Amino acid sequence: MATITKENYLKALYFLHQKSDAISLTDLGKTMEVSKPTVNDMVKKLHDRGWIKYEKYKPLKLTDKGRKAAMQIVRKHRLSEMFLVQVMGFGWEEVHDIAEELEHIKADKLFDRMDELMGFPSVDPHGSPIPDKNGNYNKPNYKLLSQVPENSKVVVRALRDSSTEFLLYLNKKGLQLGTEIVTHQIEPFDKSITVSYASYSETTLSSSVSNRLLVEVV
Amino acid sequence: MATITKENYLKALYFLHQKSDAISLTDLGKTMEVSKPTVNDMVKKLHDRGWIKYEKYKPLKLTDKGRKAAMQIVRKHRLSEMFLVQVMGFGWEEVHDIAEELEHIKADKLFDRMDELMGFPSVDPHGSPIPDKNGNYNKPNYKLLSQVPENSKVVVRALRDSSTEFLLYLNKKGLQLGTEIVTHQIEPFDKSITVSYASYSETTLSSSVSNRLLVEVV
DNA sequence: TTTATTTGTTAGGCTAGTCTAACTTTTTAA
DNA sequence: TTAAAAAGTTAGACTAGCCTAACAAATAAA
Repeated sequence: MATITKENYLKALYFLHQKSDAISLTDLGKTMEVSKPTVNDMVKKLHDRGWIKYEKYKPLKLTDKGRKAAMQIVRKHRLSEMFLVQVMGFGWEEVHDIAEELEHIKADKLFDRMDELMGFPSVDPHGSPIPDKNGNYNKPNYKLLSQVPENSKVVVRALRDSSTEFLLYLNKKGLQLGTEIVTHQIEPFDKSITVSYASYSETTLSSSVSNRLLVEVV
Repeated sequence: MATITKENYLKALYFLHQKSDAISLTDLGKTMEVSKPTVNDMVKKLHDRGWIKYEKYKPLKLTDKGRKAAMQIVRKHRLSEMFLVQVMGFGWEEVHDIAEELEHIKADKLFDRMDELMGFPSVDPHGSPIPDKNGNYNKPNYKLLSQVPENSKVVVRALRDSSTEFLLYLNKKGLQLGTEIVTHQIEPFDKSITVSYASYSETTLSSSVSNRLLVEVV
């Protein structure tokens, strides 16, 4: 398999692919925080190994092989996060950095065991799907809370942002996966939304928050 | 801290120190499976960082700082092994290679949590002591089974060899940590020993086995 | 005590992953 | 439609970790 560095490039490529079909060297360089010559060099190596399609001056694409390799890393990352939360008792805001290290462990047994021990979970602690060993997962069709009409009843299912800062904000507001929310008014001026959930009635969430919450309408 | 490679050199130096006070470049090279120029180069770097004492043509010694750094890696390794066995249900013969990867994870939280979750164990699954966060551990004074007189009663406390092959042999013979053994005759010719334990009465262990079992006389 | 063997060192080279400086190609916008 | 900006490339250099070939120092053995 790949070195840790190459695994990180593959992962970055996978996430960039979710936004656009064709990836620029510059974008990859920014995500990886390396210079353009560095990314240029690396891209040639990834191409040589069949993980990406690359031609001079053309945008990049992950090959099928590359996508599969990337999914294995995402799988290891998300299984690790779930294990850290469910089995080891970490908070959902603590696990990203640890999983960032665990995802590069080669011993597949470790992850298969985590998976088994947790009963083959389908999502990580932030609601992101955990790919199976073939890199497949079902992509649920959630809406952003900001897209839901007034007076709807929804359940929080996933987060579009899993940064520590956002997670700590959600902790403070008592919001977690599974929380049932009723939407009231949307303020036209700043698109903030008044909602009720759990012990919070008539509390206001900014659009920056409602844009980061993925919900299922019930 | 150190790179994974440097951590592995430190660990090797720590184990070599248990055999002799002064380590030769050649020995370190053999353990690390690298050429003499490679180890020579590396030794200069480890010296520059204050982990070892090194002078041209003189044998190597770990400094106090180096020993402490090495102990942290040993700690991570042994905590990992214990966690894999006790929490994740792996067999004691499966955990070495996984722990070999886990020991390089920087996130100290992970190991502190393992430690806490297991109730601060003092030994790993093979009976080797787990150092605390300062690198201290108590070195129990066990005997080799081969050194115990005939007709003694002993308990298996640790292994001097934790290779998969030896562990699989012990599995097959129903021997584990805590097994109470009564010694009968020692055969003068090949130093093999007849013993009884659990459901095995009058079974013979070769000297190569009795030389690998650390026991406490009761 | 001198020779042979082992141990350690130097010199020079390779890959992976990174950089800066300078240049070329492509895209965008005036 | 051409000039400015952005994107991509090349050349050359650096560190970490490894190598082989050749040589020097220390140790062991005759």
